[in-house]
Amino acid sequence: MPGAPLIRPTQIQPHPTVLRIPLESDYDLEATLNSGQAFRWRLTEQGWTGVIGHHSVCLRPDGRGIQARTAHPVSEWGWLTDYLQTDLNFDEVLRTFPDDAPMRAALAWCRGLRLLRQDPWECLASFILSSTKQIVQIRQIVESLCRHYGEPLSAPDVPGFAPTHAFPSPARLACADEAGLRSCRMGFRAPYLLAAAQSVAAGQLDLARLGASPPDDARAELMRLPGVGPKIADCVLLFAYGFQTSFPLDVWVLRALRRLYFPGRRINLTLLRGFAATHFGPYAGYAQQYLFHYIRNVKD
DNA sequence: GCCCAGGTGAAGC
DNA sequence: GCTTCACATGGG
Repeated sequence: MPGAPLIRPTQIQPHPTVLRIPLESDYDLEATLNSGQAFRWRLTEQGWTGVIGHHSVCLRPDGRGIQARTAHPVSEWGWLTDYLQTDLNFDEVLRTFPDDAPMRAALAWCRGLRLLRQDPWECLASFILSSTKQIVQIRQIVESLCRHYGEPLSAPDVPGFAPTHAFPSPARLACADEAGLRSCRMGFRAPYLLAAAQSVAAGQLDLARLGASPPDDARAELMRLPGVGPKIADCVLLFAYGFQTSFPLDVWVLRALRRLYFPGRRINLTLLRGFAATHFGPYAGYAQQYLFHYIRNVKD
C-alpha cells in the first residue's frame, strides 16, 4: 500500500467564489439593496450579505466596482450580474430623467441608486407581504418565512456567511396552511400569499410567461390575485420583469409628488396618476425609485 | 395609548 | 366613478 504522497499538489486555481465587477458609473449598494425593493440583505463586517436564488453572496464596494463573494464555488456569474443589472448603461438612464428641481434634488442626494432584477416569485410574494408594513417589518416577515419554509443553505467555514435559507418555492408554500403562515407574523396577508402560491404551483399563473407579455397584460394577470392591486403589481413589473415605465404609487411616492411637484395645492389621486404616467419618461420607474428614496430620507 | 406603515377589497354613496 | 373602513402586527 503506498502511503500518502509526501508532497501534495499545490492548489493553484482561481478563486471561483470571488468575482470583481468593474463599473463605469455609480452603484450605491446600500441605497440599492437596503431601500425597499429587496428584503433579504443585511450589512455585516464583510459587506452586504444576502441570498439570490440558492446562492449566499456577500457584496462590497471595490474601487469603482463591486466585489462579490459566494459561500460556495460557482461556475458562472450571470445570475449575479443579471440581478444587479451591472451591464445597464446607467448614465443613459439618468439622462432621460426630467430636468426639474425635484429630480435634481433627488439626484444630489443619491446618485448610485439602481433597480435590481429580482426573481418574479420572490418579488411577488414579498410585496404581497408588504402592504401597510414598514420596510423593517417586511424584512422580519420575509426572514421568518424563509426560516420556516425555505430550503436550508449551508455556510462555508469562512467569515461573513451564516447558514441561511432560500426563498420558499411556490410549491412549498402552496401546501402550507394559513395558521403556519400566520406564525410568521404576516397577519391578514396569509391567505393572499397562500392563494398566490397555489395559483403559481398549479400552473394557473405562469410567472415566466408574464415577462414576455405586454406590460398591461402582465399587470392585469397579477391583479387577478387577491391582495394584489395596482401598487403591488407595478412593483413586480418594475423590480422583477424590468418594465421600466412601471411607476408604483405608494404613500411615499404620492407624498413626494405632492410635496415636490405640487406644494400647497390639493391634488387628487387621479391627477397625480396622470402626472406620474406622463412626466418621467422611458425610465419612469427608475425616477420613481429616486423620489421614493429621497422623500424617505430627507427631512423637510 | 396613539399614529402610521412601499395596500387592498368590500361596502356605501 | 370616488370615499371610507377593516384588516394584523409592530416600530417609533
